Amino acid sequence: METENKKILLVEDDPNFGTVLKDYLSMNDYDVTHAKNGMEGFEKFKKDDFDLCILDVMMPYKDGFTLAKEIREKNEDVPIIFLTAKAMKEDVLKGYKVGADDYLNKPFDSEVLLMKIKAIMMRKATDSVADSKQFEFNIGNFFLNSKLRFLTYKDQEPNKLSPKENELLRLLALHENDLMPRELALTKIWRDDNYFTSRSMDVYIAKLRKYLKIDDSVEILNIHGEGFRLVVKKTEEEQAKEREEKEKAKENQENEK
Amino acid sequence: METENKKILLVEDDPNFGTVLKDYLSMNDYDVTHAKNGMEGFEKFKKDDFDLCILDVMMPYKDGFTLAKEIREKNEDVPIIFLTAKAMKEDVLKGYKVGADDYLNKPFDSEVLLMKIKAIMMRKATDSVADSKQFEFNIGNFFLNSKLRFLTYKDQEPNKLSPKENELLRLLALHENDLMPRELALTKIWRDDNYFTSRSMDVYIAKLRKYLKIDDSVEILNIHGEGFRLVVKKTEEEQAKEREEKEKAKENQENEK
DNA sequence: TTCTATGTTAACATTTGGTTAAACCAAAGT
DNA sequence: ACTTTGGTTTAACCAAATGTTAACATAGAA
Repeated sequence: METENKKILLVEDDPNFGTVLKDYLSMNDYDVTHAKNGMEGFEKFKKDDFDLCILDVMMPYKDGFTLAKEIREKNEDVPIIFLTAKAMKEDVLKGYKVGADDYLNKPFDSEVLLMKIKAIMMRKATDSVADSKQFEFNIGNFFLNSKLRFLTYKDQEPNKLSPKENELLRLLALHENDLMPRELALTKIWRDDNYFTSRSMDVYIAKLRKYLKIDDSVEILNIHGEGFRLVVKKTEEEQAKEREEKEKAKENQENEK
Repeated sequence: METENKKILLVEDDPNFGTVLKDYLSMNDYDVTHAKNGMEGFEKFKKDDFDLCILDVMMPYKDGFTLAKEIREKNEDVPIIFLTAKAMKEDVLKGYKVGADDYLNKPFDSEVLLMKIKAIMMRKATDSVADSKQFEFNIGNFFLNSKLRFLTYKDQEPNKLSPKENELLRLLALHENDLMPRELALTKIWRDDNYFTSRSMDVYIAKLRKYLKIDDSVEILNIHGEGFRLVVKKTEEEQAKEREEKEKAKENQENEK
């Protein structure tokens, strides 16, 4: 019996590599739509519902990042994997702040791609809410890479996180400044909500607080009986910038009238 | 234009089934050589270059597993598909520790076989474009030539690497600064993922660390339960360059607005 | 106050990884 | 056939990482 295959949008301008990759993915039971450039990619994206987008970054006319931004405007949740040049590193990607679920350096290993796709689909499947994406977070002066499981403070040595620490902090970051319900973490991370898992979670909250202690602008607050809240106090700079943007928005609004 | 057909070695003792299968594959544009037993199979294998072997497991005199082992000794890479009895389960197969790319329970659906063949061929194809092409790596102050299997540090004498050392370091280098999942190395290099191969891999990680020890800027980190990460600390120079790029990226972003 | 939720620490069990040396094995040489 | 050699696996032992639980302290709500 045929259960619906997952649909993948592949945007890759190199026709050779593109078709090989398409065939390979098809072979592995994905429904692949291949677009040869950013424009076409966006058109096809609008016409269908995809479970995943694989975008080449280096493309003429419209590069992968720009395309991704457009896609994001239409759809907050589709996972996006970037195919990047070897040289391009995390830091550059970070600069673009597009919600990437993952990225692969070309040339890459086809099995690795499969593994990543599987991992992403899996995450989607188990995440009841659409919150999966992103494994990189800026939290005040901290930087969390939840794929490689480390937490960096300014330029200090990265701090390794255990799987549970990592998942918990990630969940908190995903809800930055907002309530992260106890129950959510318990069902997602501990997959069970009972007295003991709840106590275990408290232990991990304590551990995270210890890590975050060095930065006064970041803390985890408890909301009695509800859950926790990762609050990030803004720096003077950011507050100023925000005021500015608000001003700009107001002006725009008035001009439109 | 006719590109060479793929050559398949089919070893199957049942003459009826064997010829039917051979014909079926021939119809689908494969060049099939049919051997009626293990002995003959090995002879034919030595005389030609095959893209794929399909071996029946149950054969008199020399069973498929034994034949596979011999084939492996001659050729590390030919994909092998086993035709097994229905009863035989993965566990049994694993017991034999032959690197099988796939296996099919008899009786099977011929279309499924075709799919599997295609998938395997494709994997080989993309692997060779994507990663087998890359044989040379700069890793900090080291230089790895993974075709000739040597590792050089600065101007010192090159260090010979064993096949396993080489493959493992190559996989790590291919994922420089990123996670190289345990599972990936085990399936790719050891062709099997179990307790012992996993321990063996750890031994090789230790060996590699010993080689890399002379350079402080290079190390292999473990990500508990996930895999390893070859990190190359950047020089001052490179860090400066990167900061620059980050600035540029930020500016671009702002200009776009 | 009194009850319950949370904070914190430490003990413990379990799993995973690091290291070394010995066993094993196939290929090449004698 | 015997030995040497290089490569790999296995075993054993230890160390590190992880997660759970208990115990006790404190804070919040009623």
